[in-house]
Amino acid sequence: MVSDRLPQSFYLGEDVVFLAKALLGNVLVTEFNGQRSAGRIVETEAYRGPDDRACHAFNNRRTPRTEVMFGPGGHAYVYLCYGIHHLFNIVTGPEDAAHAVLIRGVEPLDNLALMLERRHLTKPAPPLTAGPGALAQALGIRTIHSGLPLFAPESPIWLEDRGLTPSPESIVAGTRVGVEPAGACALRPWRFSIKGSPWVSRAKGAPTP
DNA sequence: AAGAGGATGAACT
DNA sequence: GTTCATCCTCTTG
Repeated sequence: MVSDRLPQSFYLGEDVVFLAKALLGNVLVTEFNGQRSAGRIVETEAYRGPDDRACHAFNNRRTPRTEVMFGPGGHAYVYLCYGIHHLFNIVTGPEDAAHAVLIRGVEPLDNLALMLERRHLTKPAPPLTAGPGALAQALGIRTIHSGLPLFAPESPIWLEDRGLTPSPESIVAGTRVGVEPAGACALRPWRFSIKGSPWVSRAKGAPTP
């Protein structure tokens, strides 16, 4: 079966919280220099530009870095955190909405060997792809990929629906990680994961079931 | 022109 | 549980 790339229309919905849930179970694929690797999305977080203090585009603040979030949905927003980690987000919503979904955890599917090599690890355990910085490194995603259209046929990064979408009752909602200073916004249950998956991040402050 | 700090992860005690 | 690596971006002078 040939899996097609998710079309741009998938990303254009106004409700970024809904889309963060809808992204669970879809497969994130990268192919650089003919080398493909992929993982199933098991953890996401929604960031809503205009009214979310935790979002880089809060209050519709435009900077060169956040400009891509103000474009139409379906583009990559990759940001360097702590000078080390490349965090992969998917821009959602219509133009000027400034919403994005952070991918926080994936279950490795294709080309484990390449992912292990990129992470300098030897066995497929959660440290490989559980956590936003970890999965970006495993899939070879870096800040230079920010702005890529995920729906375009020639893009080296895209999403596929391989029929692995979780049932609604197996989706867990929680508070987001690392957004303490955002005050009341930190209480919003905008972090979503697939219940029981070992590939969900164990970040500080995250619920541990 | 300069400095603080960040949507983290790994290696420590 | 704590510490710290490490660099880009944004704010301030």
